[in-house]
Parts: sequence; C-alpha cells; structure tokens
Amino acid sequence: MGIEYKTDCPIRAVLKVLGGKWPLLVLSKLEESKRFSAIKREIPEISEKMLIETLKQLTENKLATRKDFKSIPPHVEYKITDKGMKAMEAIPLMRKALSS
Amino acid sequence: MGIEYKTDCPIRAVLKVLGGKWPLLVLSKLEESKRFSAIKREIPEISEKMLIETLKQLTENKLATRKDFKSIPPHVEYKITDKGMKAMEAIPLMRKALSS
DNA sequence: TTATGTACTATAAAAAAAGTATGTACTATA
DNA sequence: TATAGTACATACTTTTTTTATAGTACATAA
Repeated sequence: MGIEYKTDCPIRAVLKVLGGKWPLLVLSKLEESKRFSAIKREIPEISEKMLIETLKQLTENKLATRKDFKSIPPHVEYKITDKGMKAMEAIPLMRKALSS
Repeated sequence: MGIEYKTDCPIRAVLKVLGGKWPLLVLSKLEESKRFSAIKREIPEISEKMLIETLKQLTENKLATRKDFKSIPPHVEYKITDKGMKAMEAIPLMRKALSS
C-alpha cells in the first residue's frame, strides 16, 4: 500500500508514514482518546474505508494506540502516542515557515 | 491541480504546498543553485513533467527561486529560499520523532 | 543546411489513491 | 424473531497522480 519509498532517505521516511491526504489530519484529532465513530464525526469528509486504513497505518507505526473494549456492539478507542505528538510538533513550525 | 485543501487548517496548508511525492525531495536538492538538468540528474526517478510542475509550484510558493540566464540554449537555475529553508528545518525533527 | 543543446509543453497511457456501496459479526433489546 | 448498534471488511468505480513519449523554440557550430 502506498508509494514505495527508500526509508534511508529522511524525506521518504517521513512521507511513507505521514504523507498522503489523511494521516496528519486524523492524528491531529487524537490528542484525546476517541471512538472510531467520534473521529468520523469530527472529519465527515473522510470515508470509513480511508479512516480505517489511516488508523491502521498510524497504529502500525506507533503514532497512535488502539484500545479495544471487547464489548458488543464494538467499542474501540484511538489515541495519539508520545511519538505521534513529537512528530506533530513539526507541523506548526512548518506552517509558521510557510507564512513568513 | 492537486487536492482541494482549506488553507485555514494548518495541516492542509502544509500539505497543499509540500504534500505529494516530489516537492520535499526536490527542495532538498536546491541548497545550492542548480540547473534544471542538474536537478534531473540528481533525481533520475522523477519524470521531466513532474520536475517542472514541482519546480513551478515551489517557485510560486516562494520556496525556491528561478533564475533565467536568457541564453540559448536555455540556462535556468533554481535555488531554495530562506522561507524554503525554514520549512525544511522541520523535516529532521519529524524524522527524529519517527525513529524514537 | 543540418545537427546540437536545453528548458519546457502536450498527449495519451498506466498506476495509485480515494470514494461508494454493501456486507459481516455479535449481543442485547423490543 | 426482528432490529439496533458499532467497528471493520470487501468489491467495484471513479478520480487523481505519475510515467512515458514525442514534440517546440532558437542560436550556434559543424
């Protein structure tokens, strides 16, 4: 899935994990633990398919955690990790640079 | 061209200008002023079309400058701007976060 | 007069990403 | 027995992005 990047290049490494339309935006909503359905409500433009794929990718890369409450109907919550937080800190810097 | 992003969202603002496969990589090669052909040689995987489009986008956003030597055969050089440099500074931070 | 070099354009084809719609599991509740 | 509720899967279509390929302009040199 996604573009084939050489991860020894820092730029490629970043794009591989955070590039694309949704990962950064989804991650930005996870400062507080949230159910799948709640995230979807906060980002109505995203399709369920993309949200699931994005969340899966984020958890695989340890940028978010997935907590399954093992109940029925299902209850699952996602939350950004410290690693994810650190990565997100670069965004305001970039934004600031771009508006300079 | 590209995805329609609301620029009032910092994440969208960043993605609009630097998202996608090539902008960051191209920008990283422009610390020293370089001819179009030289950039292409440094990034052989990129197609000419994409390189031109990317360079145009970067110059439009003041992340790079384009200097035309008005000669024939053409001689044009591109170079990263201060603004571009500032934006690029966020990359190592992200990279560092991702490998933590 | 013909070939060369260089930035750039234009078109079509291929590949990748995203969107849409529908279906599944499973328990509780009506 | 039928329905609701929730996270997630899967097939299919459409859209977007990228690649590949073939030009164009124009001065200079062979």
